Amino acid sequence: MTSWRSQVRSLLIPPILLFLLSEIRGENNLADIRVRFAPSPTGYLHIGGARTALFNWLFARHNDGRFILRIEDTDRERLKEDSVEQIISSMRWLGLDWDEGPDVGGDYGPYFQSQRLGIYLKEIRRLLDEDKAYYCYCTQQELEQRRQQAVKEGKAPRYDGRCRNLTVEEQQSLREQGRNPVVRLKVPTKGVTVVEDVIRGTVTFDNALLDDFIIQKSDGMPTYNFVCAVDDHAMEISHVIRAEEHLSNTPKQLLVYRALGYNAPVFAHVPMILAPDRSKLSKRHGATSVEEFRDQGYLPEAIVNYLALLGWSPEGDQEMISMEECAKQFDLAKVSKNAAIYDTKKLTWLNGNYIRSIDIDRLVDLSIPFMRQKGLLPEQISPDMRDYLKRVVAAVRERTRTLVELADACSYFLTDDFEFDEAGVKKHFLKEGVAELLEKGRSVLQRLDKFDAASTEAAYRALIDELGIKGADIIHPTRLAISGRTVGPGLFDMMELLGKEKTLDRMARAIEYIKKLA
RNA sequence: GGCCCCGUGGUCUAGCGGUUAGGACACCACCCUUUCACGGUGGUAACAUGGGUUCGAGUCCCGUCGGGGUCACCA
Repeated sequence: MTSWRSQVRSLLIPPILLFLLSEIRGENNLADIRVRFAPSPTGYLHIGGARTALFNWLFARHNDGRFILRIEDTDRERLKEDSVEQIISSMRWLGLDWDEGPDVGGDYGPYFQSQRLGIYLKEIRRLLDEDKAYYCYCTQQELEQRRQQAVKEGKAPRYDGRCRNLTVEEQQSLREQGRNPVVRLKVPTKGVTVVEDVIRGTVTFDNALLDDFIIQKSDGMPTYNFVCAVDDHAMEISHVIRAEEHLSNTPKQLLVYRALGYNAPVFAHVPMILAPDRSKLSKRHGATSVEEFRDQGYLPEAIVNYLALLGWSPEGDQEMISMEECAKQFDLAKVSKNAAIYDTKKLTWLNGNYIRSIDIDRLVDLSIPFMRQKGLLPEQISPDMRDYLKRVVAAVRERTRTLVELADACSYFLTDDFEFDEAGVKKHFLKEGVAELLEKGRSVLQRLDKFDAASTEAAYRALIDELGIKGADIIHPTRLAISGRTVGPGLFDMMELLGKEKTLDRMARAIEYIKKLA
């Protein structure tokens, strides 16, 4: 929109009026909060990116602003197939919806940088014409050589600016050698560039340490630090909220802003998320992508909750907090400065809390794919089956922390095909007289008409009294007999869920098994 | 290596000159209990370090050390 707006302006409005107009409007009207998440499609959305996206989202929602998704795909070499789709689906899954972006559109599009080339080229042309940028004919090999030389001499590997003042003739002859030039920005050699960062405060960079960096590659593609500034301006981004690794890029972008005559947005560099070994997140650290966490049975609300707590904290001692509540409370100034190491343990704890507290029907829906994966479910789920699943899930949710664990905890309710837990066999089946005990238990159960938890428990308690044994003496072996496990829901709840027939069958089977053990 | 950022228990954090340094995860113990969880109670455990400033410093300043980031025709 800025592009057409400025085009229209420059066509129709005399310069003096234009000046007044921009004064009145203010390029940086803070009343219009616009933030963006700008991933490059080189892979999955990892939790660091997700957290950056989340903070942008929270800030936008808190301020009733707009959240924009922009795809930074100017490097076609590193572009990965399906990556955009992956990122989009991960964000949607987490509930991070955007107001403008690919697939939803918006007034400031296109939202793929690869489709915005015209805008960049125009601005590069302008800088060239205004003598704020110049062509550089040095080849990559030459630059690499000089860089290595500098490093060897212990000097900073900076571009020496040798092409800054080439004459037309010199340029002509270099072109005739078949050299494709890059475009470099003329960076002031003196003074400082100051970044005002909401999170970090005032950060000062010495211009002398910067070099004339490349804004357009020899293949004609503009570079990141350039397009980023151009787009943030063109899309009227008010606040740039991104990871701290970009802090040292910021002076470069500020220089682009200055050269182009733009007003700068407000910057906020959020701390990085580090792997448990304190290094930058990568695949070798195991699950780091949102998709992997999803596949491990984590709920989106747990991940969002966890990520929000990493580097930010709500009022009071609240740990469980919804996205909406986060948005209500979110404040950039309260974002921590130090990098955080992510710890799956707390995520898992949160996830367990959510598994226990979300709506049961939703929990069933969420766990069905995980049960399917274990081959526990038929193609079609009948209403009766669904009802049964609901009761099973309700019984086991208390003691599971991920959907994978949940599906596992459901398994013996859905299949007769299970082994007896090895340690459990040693502990409960090898005891003297267990088979007989189970026989007795089985026969009192067999006489029951009603087979709900209360009835089976009453029957068992009567037997326990009669035999003068401890409840645990028969309860543990029975549990192992009907579930194959030593842990799980209350025994009588299990019986009720399984029903009389299965309970008795499994007990009979266990009795046979025990007899063979002897 | 230069530049930049950061430094409260193992981990995430609260703290914004005067606190017995609070909470959460994890860990340990006990209680509840048919198991496992949940829940409850209690516990172990931190201001990196050395100088300043101040009546008084986790909080402010400087040095040191440690960690991270960045120095590309990647983003």
